[in-house]
Amino acid sequence: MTERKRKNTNTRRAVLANEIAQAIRLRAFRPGEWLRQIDLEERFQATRFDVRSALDELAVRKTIEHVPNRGYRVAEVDLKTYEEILATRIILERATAEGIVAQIDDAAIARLDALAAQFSAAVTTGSRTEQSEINRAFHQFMYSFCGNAVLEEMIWGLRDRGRGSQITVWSSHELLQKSDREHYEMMAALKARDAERLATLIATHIIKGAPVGPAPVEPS
Amino acid sequence: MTERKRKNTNTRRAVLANEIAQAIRLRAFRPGEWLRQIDLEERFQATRFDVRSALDELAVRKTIEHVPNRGYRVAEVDLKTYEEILATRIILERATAEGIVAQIDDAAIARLDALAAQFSAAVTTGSRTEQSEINRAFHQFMYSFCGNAVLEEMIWGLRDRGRGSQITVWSSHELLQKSDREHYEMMAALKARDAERLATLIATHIIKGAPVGPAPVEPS
DNA sequence: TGCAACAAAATTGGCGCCAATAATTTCGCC
DNA sequence: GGCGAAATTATTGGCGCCAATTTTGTTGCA
Repeated sequence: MTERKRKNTNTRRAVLANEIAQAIRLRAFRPGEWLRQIDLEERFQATRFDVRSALDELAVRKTIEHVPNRGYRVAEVDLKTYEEILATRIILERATAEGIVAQIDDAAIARLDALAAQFSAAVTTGSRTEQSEINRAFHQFMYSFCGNAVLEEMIWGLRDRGRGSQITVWSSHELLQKSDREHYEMMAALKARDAERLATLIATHIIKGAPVGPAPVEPS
Repeated sequence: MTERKRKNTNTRRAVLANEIAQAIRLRAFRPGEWLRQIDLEERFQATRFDVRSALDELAVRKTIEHVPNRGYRVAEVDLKTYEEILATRIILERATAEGIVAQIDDAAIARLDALAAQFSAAVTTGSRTEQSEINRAFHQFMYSFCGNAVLEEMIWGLRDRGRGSQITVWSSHELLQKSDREHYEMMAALKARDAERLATLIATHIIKGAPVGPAPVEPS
């Protein structure tokens, strides 16, 4: 090809933003905690300017909150918003089922089985963050077959936002085990090419560790 | 109250970002067009720094695209992405139906009737941008009763992104009239408290002016 | 001892300068 | 006259400084 379209979205800023976002995901910074620019400079070996840009980006993404003259802090999600996020996640993640069932191949199913097994192992062995990351990998890989990149973006944006809530996911070991079991149920639905069932499982899976009632808006 | 929680997200930057976003919506800048910082400084009477910040914010929101050392330009949405945006919009906007029907009151219905009438008038009289803004107002007001602010945010983010496509909405006068009629059908469903029908109408309404086939992922 | 006012230290944030890069024009050569 | 290279111009973008603001610490007074 004579000309290649440049899709260069990555400056140092975007990279740093993702690093900070990951740190927040891994609970290195807890909801409500202030992110001091000087600390971030050292921690990530970046200039002050880059730190500020990255923080701005995360503020736009609603991962963190910006308070003028006070700084940036990890967003605290109130209960109402948390329920809305969950409700919206259910709407979106349910909608991936059809595409996934239609497009997934055997190799991918095998890989998903492996990830499910990895999660099972982490349930007893691993740390909370390990469990979380493996769980994320499972869903990320599964959703990547839905055939709609925009939909995926949206889902992961919402999932990140939900981290800011006080609600503890997998608040008990039983709920963790329940999540584990549900992964296998999803695999069964997937192998049976049952999109309807997969959608239902995804919906119940999302409400897993959250001890709150159903959400104001639900899919048809 | 002793302490008021500050939710001050608005610096000049955010304001400017919205102004630029609106200008893009109104087609003052067309998809693919470069946004030169110097021009924006003058046009909006802002400092160079604020312009850059605002552009960065819009880039994160995917309203515009950033190419290092070249600048910022209005995002061009390719056909595949456009279809994905449409598909995702259908998923999300359909999901508002239930909440709207449950929560809307007579006063709001009257106001919506008025907006629908305004649109009818604009179909023959108004300019393309007027039609577009009234249409936006109609849907924005309707969706505001869905009871899920997160869901709303998501919808309007997607709608803005869709502007970057080459696809002309309301490519013919007939399609414009069709949209007009559909507004009244929605009102009828709303008055009959028929959420299911409203959802269906919303879905078909979205695929209005787009001469492309259905999307890869559809709601159940 | 508790509280309020004041002072000192720490932190954020606006902004302008200039180097780096790309676009455009000019000039020289074939 | 056409083509390519070098010079000129235009535009972007990194970064550090310092003022504005907030927080912390201290002192004095009831």
